[in-house]
Amino acid sequence: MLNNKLDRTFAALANPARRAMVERLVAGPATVSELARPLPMSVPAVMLHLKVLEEAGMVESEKVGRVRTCRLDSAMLSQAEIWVAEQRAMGESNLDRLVKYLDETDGGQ
Amino acid sequence: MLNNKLDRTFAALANPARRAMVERLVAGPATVSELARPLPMSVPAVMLHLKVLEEAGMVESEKVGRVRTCRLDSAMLSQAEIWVAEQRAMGESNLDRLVKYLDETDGGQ
DNA sequence: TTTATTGTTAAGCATGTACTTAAGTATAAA
DNA sequence: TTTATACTTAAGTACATGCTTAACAATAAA
Repeated sequence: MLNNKLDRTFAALANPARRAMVERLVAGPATVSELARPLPMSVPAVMLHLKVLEEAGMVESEKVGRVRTCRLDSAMLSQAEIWVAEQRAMGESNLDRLVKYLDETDGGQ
Repeated sequence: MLNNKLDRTFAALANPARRAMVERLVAGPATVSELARPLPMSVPAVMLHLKVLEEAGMVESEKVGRVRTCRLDSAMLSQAEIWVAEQRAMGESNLDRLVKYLDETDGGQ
């Protein structure tokens, strides 16, 4: 499982701790401890979440001295957004056509 | 885990079989066998994926006779789209500000 | 009324996820 | 040079996910 890039991206977003980390990182880079501080879990647990985000290509990090600084890469976020937007748009336009058809043919009355 | 609605939505989308089912359903309703036919797995496995999509509120289904017909509900897809779009937009505007700042201050040169 | 179709349930198995605590390493501050 | 900080690794636990096959139920077609 999780071969596909979209698999990894959506799986990464399917967790509230990881979404919180993304929500923090959209405001700018942060260290591991800054990411961990608001989260109700240990630092090693945050490291695992960070690894998931990095493997999904959504976050990059670099260690300088003893501090690892993480920053968002929004490219995969864009890919996910495009996929969802396309499906939603097609689903809704299909529904619109159905509603219009029912209106025109007095369907269901 | 998976308390949050977004958790379930993103988790549902994190699987290629389930995304394929959604991609089929945006074109209109389909039966369980129609959803299963193109997928490289057994019908019981497809039923499990269908259950995940239903529990995420993305698909509704109704059984008439021996046939269960499934249709997409795009509301949760919209919720997911909004979250992703917001984060991506904020991430990019933040990056834009950084680039602009570096340009103006001759940063990094 | 036999038979085929459509779906459902149950049991089992392998792997992945989401943490924990404990014990390290490397760096920087006192 | 001792000590605190920031992260990392390892080991272990509990539960969830993604399938499988086999057996079954309900309905429709022959």
